[in-house]
Amino acid sequence: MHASPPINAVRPRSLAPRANTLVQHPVADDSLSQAMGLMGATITYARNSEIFGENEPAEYLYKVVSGSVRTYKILNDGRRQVGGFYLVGDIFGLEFADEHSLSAEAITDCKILVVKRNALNALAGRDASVAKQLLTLTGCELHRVQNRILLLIKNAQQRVAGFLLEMARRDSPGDVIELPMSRQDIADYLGLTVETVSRTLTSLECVAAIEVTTSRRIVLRNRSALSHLNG
Amino acid sequence: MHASPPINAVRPRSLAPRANTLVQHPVADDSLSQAMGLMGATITYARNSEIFGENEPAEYLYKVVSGSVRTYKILNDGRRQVGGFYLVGDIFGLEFADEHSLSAEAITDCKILVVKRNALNALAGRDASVAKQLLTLTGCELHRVQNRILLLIKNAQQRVAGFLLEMARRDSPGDVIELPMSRQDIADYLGLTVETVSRTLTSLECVAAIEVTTSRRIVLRNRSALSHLNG
DNA sequence: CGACCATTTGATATGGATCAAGCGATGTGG
DNA sequence: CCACATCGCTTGATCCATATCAAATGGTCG
Repeated sequence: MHASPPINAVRPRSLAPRANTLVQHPVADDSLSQAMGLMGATITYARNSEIFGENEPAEYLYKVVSGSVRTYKILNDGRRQVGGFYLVGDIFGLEFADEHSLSAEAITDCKILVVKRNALNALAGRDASVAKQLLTLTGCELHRVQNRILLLIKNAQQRVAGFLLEMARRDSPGDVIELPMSRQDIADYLGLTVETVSRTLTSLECVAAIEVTTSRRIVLRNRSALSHLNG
Repeated sequence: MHASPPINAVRPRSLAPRANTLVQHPVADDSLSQAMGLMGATITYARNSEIFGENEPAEYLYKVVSGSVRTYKILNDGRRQVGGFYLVGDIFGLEFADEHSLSAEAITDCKILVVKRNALNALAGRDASVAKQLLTLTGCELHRVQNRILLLIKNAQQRVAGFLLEMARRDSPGDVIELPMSRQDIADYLGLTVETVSRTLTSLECVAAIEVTTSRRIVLRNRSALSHLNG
């Protein structure tokens, strides 16, 4: 992965959203989410369709209602860096410049709640609790990114173990993880190659730390071993 | 760097700040900085002394008046990850949890403006422009961290080139960079070893991209070559 | 001047990338 | 409904960038 030649060809961009229907606001829990629900609209995106592109004006804030999303950036050498995965309930598209610094795509078919940033900022001006939540949200994002850095300086086993633990924490109450994303997505997220991710999973299975039921379903068999590997 | 055994011994912690004298506020330019200047006090830290430690309550926000600062985290395996370098004018110690997630140390003797977070938050509640600046600041920090991630997935030459360009941008008007930090600091920032950093600098010099006048002073001879290497 | 620490340089080892092939699942057209 | 094409995943063999180990050099401070 340290070499210059293009590795991951840019995938066939945006297969024209299958049916991006507009639907009216669902419900939410906290005041920010509530506000978003009231102010926004839900849009349906088909698998692999683009939600927004790098360098597009960042006019909206997004919340995953169903399905999952990846953000990414294509590097000069053609490689792709996945910025993050967003699952049900997660908010993405937070930007502080006027333009998006990453692109976002639907990993699976999904419904996304979309809110005008303007409207939200206006609300934040009036409602201190919303403003505070925005700041908190940003803080969380910062934390997430800082943790990514810690992941990226570890070895392959530690990265994969860390990834699995993170997904387990966010996604599933039990020990079964349903991965919406492909091995390539994971590889591009962790700064590894597909082959390495695959091999690492196999080796974790050999050590009885996990069980790869199907390629998209992984069962944690030994969290403490994983945590330990995670460093 | 992928191995488990401890590599960088934790350096002799906090040689008892030489003389942490308290002085009254210097001047600043924008409203946030002004506010900080009015509300805070300047503290002097000796080289290598600790400014705050991981897991300490994050009660203050800090601004570099003179000198330079590194934030870092010691990993379980004993390695050190440097989170960032802060030069004159930079603000650090932004946290969203109640505790610091990183430690901070003076790289050189330095003067730091210290402000109670409480006081600042209170002010932000009253003054919208201060609140906005705080959010902007956080946004910048987020950007910085995201760029770090992009750095970390590149090869050694690209990382070092990127680091030099960043330092040149932040630190110096011309092409001469005065590095306050050691090779070890740089290595721990870039996720490389000292040896690799040193070798890479030598190779950049061989290619006539830079000139290493003294170990702490580097002259950029060919920015475009560096930018190109940077990927 | 001498001790110590930072930096550089050299030799070797190794983890993950790369190249290549095989396998399993999924979907499509006949 | 099956044969085939395609795509995603796994496995194997080899290579290379960077880590690791070791030693020499240089710079700084008592």
